[in-house]
Amino acid sequence: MASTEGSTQTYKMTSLDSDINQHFQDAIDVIQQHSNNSYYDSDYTYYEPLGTQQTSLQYQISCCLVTHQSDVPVPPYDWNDTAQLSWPQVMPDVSLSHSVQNESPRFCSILPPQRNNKGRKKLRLYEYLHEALNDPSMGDSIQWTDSGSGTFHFVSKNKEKLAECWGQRKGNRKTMTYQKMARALRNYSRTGEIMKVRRKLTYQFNPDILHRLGSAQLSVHLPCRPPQDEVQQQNPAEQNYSTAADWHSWYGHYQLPEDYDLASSFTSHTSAKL
DNA sequence: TATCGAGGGAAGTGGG
DNA sequence: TCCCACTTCCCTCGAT
Repeated sequence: MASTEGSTQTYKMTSLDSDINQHFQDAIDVIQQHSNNSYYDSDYTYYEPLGTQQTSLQYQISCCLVTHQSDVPVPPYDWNDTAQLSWPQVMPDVSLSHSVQNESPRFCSILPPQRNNKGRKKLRLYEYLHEALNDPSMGDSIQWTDSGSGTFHFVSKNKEKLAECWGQRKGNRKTMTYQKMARALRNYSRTGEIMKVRRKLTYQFNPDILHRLGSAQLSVHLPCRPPQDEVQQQNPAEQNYSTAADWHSWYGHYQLPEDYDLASSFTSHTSAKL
């Protein structure tokens, strides 16, 4: 995000209108993220055993407690059971000893891995990114550019931290970097799950994927009975994920050269798969 | 010239 | 054993 990349960085006033809009959107994002944080800090009340610790600490630890470790045996998960189980019961207690967790525990997701309809439980990268995008505490590393169209961007300053957390989440041998994570994202271009937008650090979810992830997230949140604030903070477009029409309309904002008709290629690709 | 981000080939890894 | 979904390494290219 441009506004966090240091005041020394300057932008030419001759840039495209879309760039101006982008910077303006970035500023709004930051404001929204900060306002969201206040809610999240105060509402993670299911960690009462932490007792007298600071609220912010409670939140940081809470993120780690619910972080899934793929090497920890987890019984088949039924989201319907969450009405009876607290989060600490649902998720295994894991060590906080890892260096990345110590350094930036808030980068660990609050969502457990989800199974797709094939029964696999491995977390996909795009699922993780969607989690991160909807986690206010990660707003300084990844943000929605336009949540309705599924466009998001990495924050240049903190993109490596997000990548590190992804690598830790996967239990990789080596430290994940943005470069390596971006390589995986580029592979999504072949499958159409995520496409690169011709903007720095910006990508876009396939509308179908976005819809599926949105639905999955709703099912995750429902047992937790999110307060009305959380529902209201959602952009209406986020609750009614875009279709191909919106996909086109979003790309209409970009004055892309004819050799980059992503909207057409993407929608034709997805329709061909369906 | 250096740095950064992007794009992609190719081989390797680990889980299902 | 095979496939999938990355992961890792490396190289090139364009923009700044």
